[in-house]
Amino acid sequence: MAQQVYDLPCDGEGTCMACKNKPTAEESLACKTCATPWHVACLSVRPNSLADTLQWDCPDCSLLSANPVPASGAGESSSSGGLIAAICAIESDSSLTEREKAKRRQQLLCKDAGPSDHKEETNGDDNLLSILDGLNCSFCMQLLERPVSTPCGHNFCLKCFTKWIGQGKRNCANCRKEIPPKMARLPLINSTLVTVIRMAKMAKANAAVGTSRDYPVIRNEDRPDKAFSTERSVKRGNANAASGKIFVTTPMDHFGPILPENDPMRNQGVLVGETWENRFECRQWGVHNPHISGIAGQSKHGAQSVTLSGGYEDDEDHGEWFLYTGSGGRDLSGNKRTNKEHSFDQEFENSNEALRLSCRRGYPVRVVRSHKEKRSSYAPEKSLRYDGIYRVEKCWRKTGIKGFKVCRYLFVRCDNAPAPWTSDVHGDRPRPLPIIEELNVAIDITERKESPSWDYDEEKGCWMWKKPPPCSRKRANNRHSEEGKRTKKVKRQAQNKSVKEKLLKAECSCYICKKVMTSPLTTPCAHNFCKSCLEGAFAGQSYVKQRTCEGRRTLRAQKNTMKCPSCSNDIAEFLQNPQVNRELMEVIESLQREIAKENEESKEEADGIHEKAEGVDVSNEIVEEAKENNLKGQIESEIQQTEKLKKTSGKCAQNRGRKKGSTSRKQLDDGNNGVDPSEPEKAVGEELQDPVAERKL
DNA sequence: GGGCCCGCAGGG
DNA sequence: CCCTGCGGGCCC
Repeated sequence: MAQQVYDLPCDGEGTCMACKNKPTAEESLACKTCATPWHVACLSVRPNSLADTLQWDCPDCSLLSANPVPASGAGESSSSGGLIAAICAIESDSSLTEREKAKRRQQLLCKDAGPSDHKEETNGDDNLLSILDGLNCSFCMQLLERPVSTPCGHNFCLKCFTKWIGQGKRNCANCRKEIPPKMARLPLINSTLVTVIRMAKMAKANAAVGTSRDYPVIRNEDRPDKAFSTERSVKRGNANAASGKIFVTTPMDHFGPILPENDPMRNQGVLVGETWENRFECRQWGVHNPHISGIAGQSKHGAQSVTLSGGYEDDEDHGEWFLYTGSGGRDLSGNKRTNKEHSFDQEFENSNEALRLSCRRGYPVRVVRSHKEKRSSYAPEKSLRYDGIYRVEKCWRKTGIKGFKVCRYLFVRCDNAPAPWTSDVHGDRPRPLPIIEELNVAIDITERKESPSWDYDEEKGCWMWKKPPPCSRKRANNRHSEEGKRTKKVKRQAQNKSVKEKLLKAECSCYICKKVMTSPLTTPCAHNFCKSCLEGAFAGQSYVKQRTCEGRRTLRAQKNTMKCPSCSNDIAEFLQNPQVNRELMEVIESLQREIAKENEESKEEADGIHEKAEGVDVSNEIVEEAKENNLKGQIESEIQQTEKLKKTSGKCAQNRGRKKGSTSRKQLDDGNNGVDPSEPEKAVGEELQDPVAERKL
């Protein structure tokens, strides 16, 4: 975050925490504000004069009062002028991205208010931001990282705390209260605190985003012309990109050629032989929508297009006709999106069923060939190429090369324009179907019974719709359309809210009363309870009923014990003088306020949408949507991270929704219960190389 | 060139 | 909300 190196003071014994030496009285300097001794030699900025020495504010205290921009001592007008100048400086810094600029602006504004100043409630997030500032570790002055909480209610980074203990200290660095030996031996991460810090961070990032216009932009017209990396994408470029603008006006489930009337940009439609660099571009011209999947379609509606990319070795390309293989049947565990290996049978379901429906109805199917298809003479040398309209004449299942059943489709070309590889000047004429040998061993053969929707008109001498094309189930240009997104927006809002609420409820609830904690106590075993609940649970009782093991519902009476209701650790000593974890309390409270505020806002917004006429006040909405979408991404990734931390087995499959032990055919087939033995444990291991932390989480 | 990774977008 | 997917970048 900050490049600034933080200085370290002397500890309770007078030893410099930076150099580990014990400075003499002359070598140390006391802060005029907090009276903490500091080793002069280890200070990054030392006082210049004796006068300075007497009026010296330690780095911690001066950090709070003196901010480099704007000049703090200046009058109000010049202060705001300085602020404007500082913002201008940030704006004009070309080395910064929009997001970084937003971050800087946010930092600037937060700092400007200062901790002791009364903050105006101009922005509800201010409160949250200052709370986050209050969650700094007393040692390193940074936001708590892997926080551990002392029974006296103070929080430190695990690293700093361990360092402190390693120096032989056995008292709290904040209040000098004794640290229980058990905690000194094995400090446990306060996972509730981890969660609230994350949530507060999310809100903070959200606030920063609100000041800038950055991706992901929701509406189609706001998307860039090329695929773009979103902020949450770690990899730049097109590896994990989001789609660029859709240039055509056809709905996503449009059948048949892309006509000039659907091409407002060029007014020519998509012509046979047009090429694109990648799948995103192909998608942007409405030819083949999904950016990975080979088949575009819906099982109840039909398939609109396919791509031949050599992904399935059973494919067989003869140009004017080809045999296509359905999707699925492959093991995608271990976070894969594709896989050459077949490991179970394909069925006529989902997109395979969609393609079968297109076969039955005789719908026109757009075909794209990719340079990735190496075994076909008809594939382009590079890029992707639109090869025109085909019809699926038959489909069936057969045993594929790898021994598993695959869905098969006979595609025959039926386009009015000549194929890119032919010297013909005219398009296709109806032709007899090729003889397919494998049909002799095929099962589940489907042939079209009804007359095809797309057929050759002898009179007109061209291919055309003989029956009206299927009604689109999507609106025209629903991909990223404003209309579609508006409803989605409301939905998303509700989702975000419930995610936050759920998180707070799930992570910050008292084990005893099941409600979000008020005045939380953190036990030495790092569990959190309402003060009243925990004290009440043991008040005047000679024995206590409690769950013996988390996850089991058995209640067992245990005599004369004061054990943590969550983990059964002895907390008798802790209960003698339990201290509220104030920092935790404050964050929880501000998060609750935040959620309440959002509830109110979304209520207003929902009312507003009802009343609002089309297209009014869109500008504000763009920002709102960008903001929300961003938050959603953050929440998702945060939740994923939380999940990762919680389940050490979460791995990267989390994102894929593949969980250990969930049954699927592929897993049964390869007999290793779906666990890829080569799958690295990395994500969690790196994050928490500390065995202690890992144990806890 | 193969393996690995993972955000996106859509279907259901 | 979960699941799927004939991508694309990067590393070896």
